[in-house]
Amino acid sequence: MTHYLDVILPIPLQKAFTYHITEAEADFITTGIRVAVPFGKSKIYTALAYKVHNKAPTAYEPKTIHQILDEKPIVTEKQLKHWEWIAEYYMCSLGEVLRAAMPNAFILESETVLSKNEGIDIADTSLKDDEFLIYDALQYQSSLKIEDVISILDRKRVLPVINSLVEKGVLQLQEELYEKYQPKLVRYVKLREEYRSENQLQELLADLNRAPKQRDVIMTLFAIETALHKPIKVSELVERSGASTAIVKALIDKEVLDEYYIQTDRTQYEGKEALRLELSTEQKQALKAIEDCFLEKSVTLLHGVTSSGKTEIYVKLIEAQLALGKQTLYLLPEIALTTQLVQRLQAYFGEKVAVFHSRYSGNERVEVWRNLLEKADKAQIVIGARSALLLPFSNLGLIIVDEEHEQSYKQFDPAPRYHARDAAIVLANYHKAKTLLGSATPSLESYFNASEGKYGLVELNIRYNNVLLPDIELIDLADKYKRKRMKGHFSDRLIEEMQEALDDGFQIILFQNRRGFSPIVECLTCGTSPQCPNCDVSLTYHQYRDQLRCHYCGYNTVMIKNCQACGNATMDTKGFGTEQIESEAKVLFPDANVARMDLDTTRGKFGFERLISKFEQRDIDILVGTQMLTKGLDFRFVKLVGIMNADNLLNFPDFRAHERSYQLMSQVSGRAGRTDIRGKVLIQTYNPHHKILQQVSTNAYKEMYMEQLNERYNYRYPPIFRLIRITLKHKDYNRVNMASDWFAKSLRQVFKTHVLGPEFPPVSRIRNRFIKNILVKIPPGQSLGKTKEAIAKIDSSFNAVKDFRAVRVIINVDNY
DNA sequence: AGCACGCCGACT
DNA sequence: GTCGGCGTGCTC
Repeated sequence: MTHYLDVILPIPLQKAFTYHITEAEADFITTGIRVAVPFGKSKIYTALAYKVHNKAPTAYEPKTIHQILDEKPIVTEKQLKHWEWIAEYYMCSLGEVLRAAMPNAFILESETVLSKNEGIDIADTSLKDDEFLIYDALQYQSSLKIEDVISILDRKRVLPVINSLVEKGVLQLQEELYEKYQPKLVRYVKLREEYRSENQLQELLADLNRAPKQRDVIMTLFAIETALHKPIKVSELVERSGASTAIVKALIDKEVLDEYYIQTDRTQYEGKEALRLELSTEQKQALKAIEDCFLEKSVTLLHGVTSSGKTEIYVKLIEAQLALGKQTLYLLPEIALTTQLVQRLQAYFGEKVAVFHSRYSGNERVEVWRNLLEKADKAQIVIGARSALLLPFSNLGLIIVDEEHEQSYKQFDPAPRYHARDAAIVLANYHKAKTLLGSATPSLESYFNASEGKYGLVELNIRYNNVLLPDIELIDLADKYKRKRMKGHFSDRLIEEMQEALDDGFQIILFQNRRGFSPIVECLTCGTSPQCPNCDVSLTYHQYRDQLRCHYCGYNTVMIKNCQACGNATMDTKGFGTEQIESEAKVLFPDANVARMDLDTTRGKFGFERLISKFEQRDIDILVGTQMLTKGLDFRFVKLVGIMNADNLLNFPDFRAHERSYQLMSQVSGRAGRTDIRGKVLIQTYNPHHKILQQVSTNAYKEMYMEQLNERYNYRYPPIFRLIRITLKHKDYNRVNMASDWFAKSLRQVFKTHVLGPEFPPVSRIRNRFIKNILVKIPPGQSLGKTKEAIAKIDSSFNAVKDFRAVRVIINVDNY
């Protein structure tokens, strides 16, 4: 019988690819094993074995696989099932999910390598100059990569030359596979066998009398060995004996010591003793309520005000899972921003906690993956950002989605455009596990599901230790400006409160929801503001480098002095951002340490951590920042929070602007007063009577919820209606228009009035490509599956039109 | 997504 | 004339 293998390739193609395999391979290969397969003209790709079968493809002759890469599956059945769900629900290919899920280091790539054909006498053949250069290079190097050839010849088009050389028989091509995962090896040493007995050791020590440092090293080694009975790292030996590595090396060279290597994990936790914790009465009640909810519902929403001690409840729930021998996945919106929480969990659970996030290197991710696969003790608790959802869990008992309202749970740019909270619930169901959603300001969808009885709901309204919620005061900017009570962007009230907080030795957080010094630069003479040449946006002024930058494509130039339209030197900076607040604060409070936290100052792997620890250690008195400040940071000495301008949040053109504003402001406010002193929050606004601001100041979540839900109902938005957004991109303006009109028209034939657009988004051109959006609204009761089927059908007829094919179509399910 | 192939402007 | 630009089509 002939055997075939369907594989998943990490590419955005819907099709399955089938290869021919031998009987023996068919016996060996199971779903979830990696195989290397030839793909396209010459490349070798890493694919995942999907299905072994006997159905011969009809339209083509399948190729044979190149190599089997694993002994056992590296992807579990449930994991794959979950990936399939994601691909189907979010309308992308399984290959795209695979690519998002797999650590890069798992995906081997082939590289073309050229080597010399032995026994060829080039006297027979006539080589051109270029050809000779390569031939000559191969006299010194046994092999060359394409990249090397490019640099030898100093041009890009090298294939014709190489092909000609192959034809002439001078060289041959091979595809080489590279394993990208590099295990981390730690160097150990041990005493050679022959010095192991007492006598020989004495003799050795006597010999080394004239080399006292080497003698010390041996003595130390001996001491560690007898005391600890464990392998001895070179680094440890060096440290304990006070010798240098050179001395250890000398002993190895003398063949007194043997060196050897042991593979270790990069992510090691140097354990402290596990902490115990006591829950408050309220926390105990909440915990009990959650457990009760889980008896009948698989999802529970924990709505607990900021600082109510949700983390301790999570810890108790995780403990219970550990006792059952089950795994827990703890999802966070942005893991890199929450080192504090990771540390706390590690303090409770030691090395049972594995961390997984996008700032990890490929190697580190492979290690977490492998630990999970081997069901290692280390990986009982995984704490990670959304991509941790795609890991090979085998025995999940609980998924915690912390700060479930955070929009960063939704992936936007490359497919799969999945929402981690929603995908988590599905994953939990596959494992018959429970999902706990936690937030101080739940998303409307989740609260809606809880109110409808789909989820359990547990409320925790009291802060831990009965700390009072902060006192929130609204400041009318219009009035303050009119009465000249403003200094720059600071009202007199804000300055007073800041002074008081500083005098009492407390810290202050100032929130400004905009990056850069001032978003817009405008000419006072003609009103023109410099635009990005690639995108439909004004450039933003950044003071620290005196630059104009585009936030969409990264374009930047030096700040221009003269207007490009009228030539006058009357360029003025308008609006304000974190940089300007920072510099104004420095002027107002010259004795205070002012720092700024935004994308610019937290760049680099540890930029964020550095700033946080400086703030924790109270080296910073006033911290000015953007959204980042809201991410669950627990600063104990913050008494005052100032929201510089609430209006640019409220006026954001999005159906969730109000919900988001409420969440953001409540979260920022929650940073104030986490110990026994009551915190203070000042919100500066031109609309102090705005409902959302009133609700924020009175902590009226439910009122906000009811009101917003009503609006969603009236305007047909989620959670009542569902949304699918279709985005079309192309660099030709007219073509996007035609294509999107066609698409929308086709959609309207099926969905009638539930199609909005096509419309240009606020930023209608990014990286030189025009963008148009179409929105499909799905009323309650309409089948989501059928809707997607119809959209997919329209998409495929769209791609059949020659003129439209070049237009990129992006389908985003639940684009919120 | 890559990556080849194929057809047009800017230089050795 | 060639080199490299990018538009188009295919990958088992």
